[in-house]
Amino acid sequence: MARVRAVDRRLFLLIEIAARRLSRDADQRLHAEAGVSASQAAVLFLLLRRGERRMGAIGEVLALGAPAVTGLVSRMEQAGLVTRRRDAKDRRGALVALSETGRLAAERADAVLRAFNTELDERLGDEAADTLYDALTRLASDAGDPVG
Amino acid sequence: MARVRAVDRRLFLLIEIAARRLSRDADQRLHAEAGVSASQAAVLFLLLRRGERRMGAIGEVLALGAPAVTGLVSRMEQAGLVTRRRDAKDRRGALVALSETGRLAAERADAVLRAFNTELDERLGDEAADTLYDALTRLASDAGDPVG
DNA sequence: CCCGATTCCTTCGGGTGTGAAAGAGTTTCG
DNA sequence: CGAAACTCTTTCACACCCGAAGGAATCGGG
Repeated sequence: MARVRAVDRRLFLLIEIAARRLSRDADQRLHAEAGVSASQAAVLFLLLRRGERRMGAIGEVLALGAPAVTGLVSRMEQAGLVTRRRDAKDRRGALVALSETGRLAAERADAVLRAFNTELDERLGDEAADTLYDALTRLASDAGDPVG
Repeated sequence: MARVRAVDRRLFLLIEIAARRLSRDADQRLHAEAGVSASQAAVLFLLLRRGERRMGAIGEVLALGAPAVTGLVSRMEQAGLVTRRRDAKDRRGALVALSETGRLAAERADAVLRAFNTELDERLGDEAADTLYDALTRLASDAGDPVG
């Protein structure tokens, strides 16, 4: 059994610990059943739902800095999950798109995380899950600005 | 304004995004005002409250694997924040203790995170903060096992 | 038109995490 | 007692994140 009391009311540290535990679990399942990491899955979902995106847009949605996106997309490109090409309209930008391999991986990953999410909902209960979802959404939005 | 809708009801991805934003913010403040990282601050708090601890115990509380603890403590030792010595009673173990420098850094870091936590509470509201705290505590406990 | 400011991405150096395997110490049991 | 099993930490190779700095393309004012 894990002891969390040590960090007491430090909400921020608690979030980190919870995120670490969940990440490790989700990462293992994703690797086993979809062959991708959790970070890669997040990019796959974004591209699956919204289509081709620029590096900066990916970083904005996932709260990642530019260097993180560059590295993540590079590894995914090397794994054949996505393609990267220059934006013809603005040649500074790079457009990232799902490959066919990537689309299949995205669907497998979606099934894995859907199941994982259901487990979490059951562990927490509907009401707590909803509150948690709302609170995290607010925290995941830019600090200072209300969500709007 | 950040867009979070893309990851929709994937609670796990949402937690990662929220944790990343908060970490970045907290990390900057901690570096500026206490000269330590968020991970290091977590270790400092643990040692401040509970005293000397073994590597494994640190990992258990913070949900870190053994290699992560080794690296973290090594950097902290090099920075003069903690001391590491063999456990005389069981010479496999290593005991980590706060140095005087570490104790001062821990107190400064505590002030920083206390203020940060107050901001979060205000942003969320008391009720939501309590629910969030409870839910995260359950998630931060080992999966499967109830918190007890 | 052109030079400076801006935007977008990448590179670089370094902290932080993982799983797998190795090394050292303790315990267990035949 | 001694070999096997177990526990604790470290090392290794790698993924992933950051801030700072650099390079290429675009934009904007003179």
